[in-house]
Amino acid sequence: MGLTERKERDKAELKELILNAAKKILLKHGKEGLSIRKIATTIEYSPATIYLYFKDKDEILHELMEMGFMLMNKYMLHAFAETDPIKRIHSIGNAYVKFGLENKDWYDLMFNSDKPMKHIEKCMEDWDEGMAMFNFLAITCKEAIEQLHLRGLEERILALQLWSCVHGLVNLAQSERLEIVERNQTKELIAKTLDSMLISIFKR
Amino acid sequence: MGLTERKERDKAELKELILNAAKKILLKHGKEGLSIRKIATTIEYSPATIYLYFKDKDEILHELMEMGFMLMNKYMLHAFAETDPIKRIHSIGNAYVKFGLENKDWYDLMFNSDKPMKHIEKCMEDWDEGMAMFNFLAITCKEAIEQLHLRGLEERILALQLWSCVHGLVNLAQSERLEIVERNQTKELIAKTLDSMLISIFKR
DNA sequence: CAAAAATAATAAACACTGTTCAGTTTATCA
DNA sequence: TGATAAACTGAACAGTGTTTATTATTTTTG
Repeated sequence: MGLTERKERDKAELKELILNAAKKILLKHGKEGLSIRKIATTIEYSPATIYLYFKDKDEILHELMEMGFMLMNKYMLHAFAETDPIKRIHSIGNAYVKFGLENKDWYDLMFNSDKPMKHIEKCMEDWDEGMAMFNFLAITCKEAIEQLHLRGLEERILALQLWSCVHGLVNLAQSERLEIVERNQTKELIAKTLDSMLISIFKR
Repeated sequence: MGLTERKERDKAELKELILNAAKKILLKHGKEGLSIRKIATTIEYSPATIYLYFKDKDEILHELMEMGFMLMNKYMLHAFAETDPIKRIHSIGNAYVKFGLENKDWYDLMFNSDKPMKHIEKCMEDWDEGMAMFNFLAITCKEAIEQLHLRGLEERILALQLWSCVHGLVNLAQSERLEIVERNQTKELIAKTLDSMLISIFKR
């Protein structure tokens, strides 16, 4: 019987509707401005209905996070195609920062809130897209270490080092701390700093 | 007449009372758990009273932020005393990370919320303690560049690079992202990464 | 000292938030 | 058609920051 199927499709449709509304509100009003009630009024349902499709707000945020990683992946496509490990690391770094600067709300959700992590106990499974990206970076680091004969450098440490650098830079930029360093031209400042980071690690 | 003086002292006392209560709640329940109403019940006043002493919640958060910087300064004392610029940078880095890890709530308030920045339009004056610390780092960087004859390195770029590194590392640690890299022994991981960062910039 | 003016404090309300649950409406099936 | 199941919601609960009209207290003045 195709009835139950259609039922499930309907259910999936409303779920999609909720998520699309949530996405729209996120991009318009930011993480703080995203509320269950705003979603409800947007899709013209009662707030209680949303709880029939999602356990709680965190579950919605988590699904949004996954959408964010899909977007981030698009920024990484160029890096994925690069064969030379050092060039690939440069490419990843640039893509990461570009994504962060151009998608503040997504980045905020994906990297700046602990809620999605705590939702399910084992964040390993919960944050698998994030982990996949880190592993890709780590593999690239391993290749780079081998190519440059950098002995005494653990790839996971190097990967974490790189991640911290770009994450910190994006973070400082987003919370407007960079305007302390340089009032205007923050974009140039970011580019320069990112360059300096990569150069100091791989010395050109 | 000493009466107005006493009045002002009384006023200052209640202000102090409010801030102490706020601090206590911050340390017990974190940034999210800190509310005007909780402060009010703690000091046994009505919530409205608090608005006679502070413009809004942000003003309280901002004053707490300043308290946080005073605490951070204590962590930096050792670094302030160091004369060798490279050693001083190491010392600053270690102190920064130590402070961040041992004082999550303070750090969160000082470096992870944009609210205190937006409170007054010119964040330069608003965040003067933060700026002072950055300038101290930048001066140290200048000395280090001169000592190591690292031409082509701008001190403010280098300072920002260092700041991004430690800030990113502390941030990832606090939001429990490091457990992706290494389930246990995150402390060792942080120490190793910090070392690697400093070595890669100054090559031992 | 009493009346007036200034100060201090608050209760109550407003507009929000996430979440739950007892009901009501709607659709399905025998 | 009547019973059952699924979908949906109104209203409430316990919070949040903030404002305003009102009351209580203190100080100043005539």
